[in-house]
This record gives sequence, C-alpha cells and structure tokens, in this order.
Amino acid sequence: MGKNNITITDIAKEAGVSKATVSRVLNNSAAVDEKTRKHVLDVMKKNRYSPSATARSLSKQVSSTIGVIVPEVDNNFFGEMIRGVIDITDKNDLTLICCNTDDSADKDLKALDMLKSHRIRGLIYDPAIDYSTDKEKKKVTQKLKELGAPVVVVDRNIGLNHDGIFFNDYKAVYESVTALIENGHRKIAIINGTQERVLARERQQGFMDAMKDAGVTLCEDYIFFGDYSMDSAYNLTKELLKLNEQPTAVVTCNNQTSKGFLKAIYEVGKKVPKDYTNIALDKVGMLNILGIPYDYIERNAYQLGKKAMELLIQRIAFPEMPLQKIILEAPFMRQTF
Amino acid sequence: MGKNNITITDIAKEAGVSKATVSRVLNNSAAVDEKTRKHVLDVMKKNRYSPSATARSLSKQVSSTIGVIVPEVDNNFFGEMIRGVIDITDKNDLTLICCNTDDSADKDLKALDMLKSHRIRGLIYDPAIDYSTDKEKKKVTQKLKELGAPVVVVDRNIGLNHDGIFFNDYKAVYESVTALIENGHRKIAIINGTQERVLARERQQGFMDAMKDAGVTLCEDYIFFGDYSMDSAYNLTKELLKLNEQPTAVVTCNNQTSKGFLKAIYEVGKKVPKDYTNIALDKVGMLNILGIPYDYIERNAYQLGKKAMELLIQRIAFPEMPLQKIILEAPFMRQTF
DNA sequence: CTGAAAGCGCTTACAG
DNA sequence: CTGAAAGCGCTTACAG
Repeated sequence: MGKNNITITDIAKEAGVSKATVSRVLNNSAAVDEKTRKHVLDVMKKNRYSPSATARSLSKQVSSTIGVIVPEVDNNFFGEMIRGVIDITDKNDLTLICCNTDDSADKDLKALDMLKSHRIRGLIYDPAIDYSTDKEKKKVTQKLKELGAPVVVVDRNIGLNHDGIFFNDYKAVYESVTALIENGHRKIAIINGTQERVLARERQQGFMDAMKDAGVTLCEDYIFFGDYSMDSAYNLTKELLKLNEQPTAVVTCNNQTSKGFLKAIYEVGKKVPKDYTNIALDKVGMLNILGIPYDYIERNAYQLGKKAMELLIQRIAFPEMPLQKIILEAPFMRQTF
Repeated sequence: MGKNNITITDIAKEAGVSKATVSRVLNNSAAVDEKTRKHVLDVMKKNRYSPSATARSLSKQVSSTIGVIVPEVDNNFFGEMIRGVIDITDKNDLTLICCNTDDSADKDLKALDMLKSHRIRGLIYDPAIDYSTDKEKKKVTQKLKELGAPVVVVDRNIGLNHDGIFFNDYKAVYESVTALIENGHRKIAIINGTQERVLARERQQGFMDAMKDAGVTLCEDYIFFGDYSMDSAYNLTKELLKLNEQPTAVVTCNNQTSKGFLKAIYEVGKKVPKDYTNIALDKVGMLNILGIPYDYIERNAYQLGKKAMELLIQRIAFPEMPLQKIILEAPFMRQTF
C-alpha cells in the first residue's frame, strides 16, 4: 500500500489539530469551525491527501465496494450489462469488483467467497448455474446469506430468495412464435440450450405453448438442445440441414446460437430470410448493419444492469422494503413478415 | 460490513489460542504445532470463518486488489481484454476493480483517484485520452506516480514512463496497404480517427508511408477523419459515396468504423468485396460467419489483457526490472485478393 | 511453538 | 467546536 502514503496523522500534525478534527472535515460529520475547516482542507490539498478507503471501511464497518458476478465478461450481452451497473456505481461513488465464472459453479462459489472477504456492500449476481439439486441450492443460498450484504439476482431466475430482475423470455418467445404461425409457418424449428437451465426451459415453454395454443403439432426433429455456444449451435444446425423436410422458420435462443446457426446455413449457400425466417433471441447487430432482415427479440442488457444496480442501492437504503422481482419486457422486433 | 461477521478474536477464543496463533495458521507464516494448527483449522471451518481482506491489507500495508481502466467496457475489444486480465488475476488470487472512462479525461483522473484511495497493488491502464499538452501530461504523470503502485499501460501508447504493451498498428496498416497496391489498387481511401490521438496517427502514418514508398500519389478526397464511432464513420462514408471517382479499396481503422462504413454502403446497395476491397482494423466476426470475404487486421485483445496482467505481476515481483515495452504483432489476414 | 502488545489509518462516542 | 482514547480486524516483531 505505498510505503509513503500520507496519513490522517500527517495532516493533523501539519494542520495543528487532532486526527478527530481532520476526520470531521473529511466526513462533514460534525460542525467544525469554518477557519479550521478551511485550513485543514488546504493542508490536505497541498499534500494531495487521499484517505485510505481500506482504513475507512474497517473503521466504519461498511465498505463502498459493490461486487458483480457474470458468466462471461467477453460476451457483449454481459459487457453491456456491466456498463449499466458501472454507470450507477460511478454516480454513487461506489467501487466495482468484477468476477467472471465461465458458467462454472466452482468459480461462482469462489467468487462469492472472495467478495465476502472484501465485505462488499452489495452484489449484482448472475448465477453461473441453476443450482437445481437441493444440495447445490443449499450451498449457494448459504453463501449468499453469509455474504451479509444485499444481492440482486439478474438474468437467470433460479429461484433465489433475493431481489431479482429478469427478462420475460417466455412471453417474447410465445408471441414471436404465435406471430410465425399466424403468418402461415407450421414447420418451426428451435435451437435452444439444455433444459437443465431455467432460462432455456422458459424459452422452450414459450415455444411449446405457442404451438399448442395454435393447435400446431410439434415435430421432434425440429427441436434442438445445445449449450448456447456458437459451436454447439453450428453443429446442431448441420443436423438440421440434413433433414429431408426443412423447417421454414428457426428460433435461435441466444446470440451465440444465432451466430452458429447463420454460420452453418451460409456455409451451404442458404440465406436468411430467403431460406428460413430466423427469430433470434438477442439482437444480432451486424445483420441490421448489413441490411439483412431478420426478426429478433431484443433484451436491453444495459437497462438490466442499470436497473439492477439502482435496485441494489434502494435495497441498501431500505433494507426492510418488500422483496422486489422485476420483469423486463423483451420486445419482439418483426422485420421480415 | 455485516454486523455479525466472525473475527479472528472469535476463532482464537473458541480454539483456546491467541489471535497471533490463528493468524499464523491463516498465513502459514510460522511454524505452528501440528495439533493446534489442525484444531484452529477445524474451528475456522466450523464457523465458516472468512478473514477480512480489508483488515488484512490495512495491517499488512499491501492490498490484493488490481485496478483496470478502460474506455468502454461495452465494446467487445475491451470486454475481451478484461477477460484476459481477469483470467490472470483469478489465477493469482487477486481482486479486480473495473473502471470505465468513456474517453473522458475527467472520468479517467477520477478513476485514478478512486483507485489510489483503495491502495491498489497495480494498475492496467488504457488511457482515456492522449494527454498531449504539457499540462495534461504532467497531471496524469503525477497521479500515476502518486498511485504508488506499478502500472502497465495498454493499447494506447501515449508516451508514459511505465511498462506498456501495444499493437504494431503502424506495421499492420503499412503491410496491408502495400499489399493492396501490389495488387493493383491505386484509389485507396482511409477512414481513421482524429489525428490528435497517437493510435490514429500511427495508423495514418502506416497508410501514408505505404503509399509514398510505393510511389502512389495521395488523394486528399480519400482521407477521412472521424472519431472512431459508428455514427461518425457512417456519415463520413456518405461523403465518400458522393465522390465521382470512387475508391477501389477502403481502410477502416477500428471495429466501430468498419460497422459504420458497411452500414452506409449496404444502405445504397453496394457490397463488400464486390464494390470495395475493405481492410478492417479489428476483425468483424459476423462477416466471417456470413461468409462475406473481407480483409482484416487482427488484434488479439484477450492476449493483450492477459500479457499485460502477467507483466504487471512480474513488475510487482521485481520492482527493479528494466522498463518493458512490448509490441504485439497484429497480423494482416488477407481473404479477398 | 506461543502469547501480549503495538500498530496499520481511519471513525466515533465521550468529555470538556 | 475540539481532543484523547478506544476500537475496527488483522499482522508482526519481541520475549519467552
């Protein structure tokens, strides 16, 4: 910590006052004679004094640090989300610690431990996995509780007893598939993630319900489950391409999946929207840029992060406020039909 | 900081030893009788004791926290860079504080202040601006010095007296433009950023030198300076499109610029590579996916972040090691000619 | 191998 | 309005 940092003691000495007084002007915590205040301020400025956040939080027993845990910082969805979080932490003079989990429970739990050791003031939490077994669930629940700080769960609604903010993926998929059907599509494929994850289950449910409610019979061959990575979607699409009866529409359930799907079909000379109507969950910005029409479900990750952080600040201010579960709409952007 | 956190005192009491002993087993810092060690460890485990990083760093006078300052977390280039950084901090049990500056000197300087107050162990620094006037330069230099921690400058080589790691953009642009010329191109346009920034100047120089060395005369009409945003590139490209004599090749100097360029030309029905040979600085992944051939200069942001963090760790370990300036190659990926 | 004590840089009752 | 003192949760010489 810098051998030679200027401390409150140095300032007190040079200003000819006690540390308590310096502390008071630092915190505006009590009336200080205007002259001494100015003088102390001068001495601080002259010495470019920077009070130690560490000492401060130890003494005050509250830190000014917020934690955020995401699965992949290098995925643009999370980059935008973090940007939303950071804009609010900045505005509130809070410091942001970032953790990346790679969808690994181990790393997730480790991040939780690390953040606890830092006694963070609050956490924005996008869980690495669903923690669906009782044993797993108990583990996170316990760690989250021991964190001793409020947490806002985002993106993946895995049933934690904390404030949360999520997208209404069920509705978005339901509506978009319904629209497809209304426009004559019957052979509709979906490339989704493993059904072990809520996120994927909700999307799947939206798909199934839309089909059922419209009386369209499901074709098992058109249902693909991967792991939301580009590679897996690419491979699944290769399977899809082998089918004798090709679907007329394909729902791709996250941004990487859309990419894998597009890669596979463009490779064999097929195109969107000519050969398939593609409904992409998450905008694929580049398609808009190239003027390639497609249909997408827009999730505003920036808003997600921003609102989550605002909610966290509220919760810190009003610990007793009733639990909040916020559902953000993910509008269906229809462009090709 | 959680009213009811378990402290070293609690553990010491329950284990029937002194705090010093608990501390010793915590840090493996001195020989402790094997039996007492085990016992203390048990008590810690039983109580799920998590030592306070705050108290620790205050006492030890070193923190385990690293800072990273980037211009835009939500730009994929920086997302990937941060990912590189985080992979290394994780491996070394270091904690990462993230700051975003929006290319604003104010926010940059403010971030530096904040990180100083946290007494960070080291900093990965992508400067918000060039700090090109003497006064500005003095200001950052001073703040960086007062930080009292090693810093590794990345991405923007603004002439700071610290370790640094950058891409060889000059060479990459020079080579790609030379290749263009060798393949018959003469009317070559460039959309670059304002020449107030080194990054843009180096790229421009690579362009100019390649033209000059090949004896091709420059056409002022083909040189555009924007601000590296998609909007500005879009507008500049609209200007370009108005020219009677269209260029045959266009160099776009960052990822947002490439997007703005593509948007503008696709809007009027022009395409890549049919109507222009496009050399893009930074890969535009989606083009590869759609099987649209183009030429690009690849900067591996992940490697940049990773190596920067590794260098920082080295520097922390060997403060006296000679200053390191590392230049990473940015290979030219030729696909269309 | 172990403990008592001082110290890290702050804050905050308590007294005056 | 101000200062002396205790305390936040650790670590680290120093003694034994």
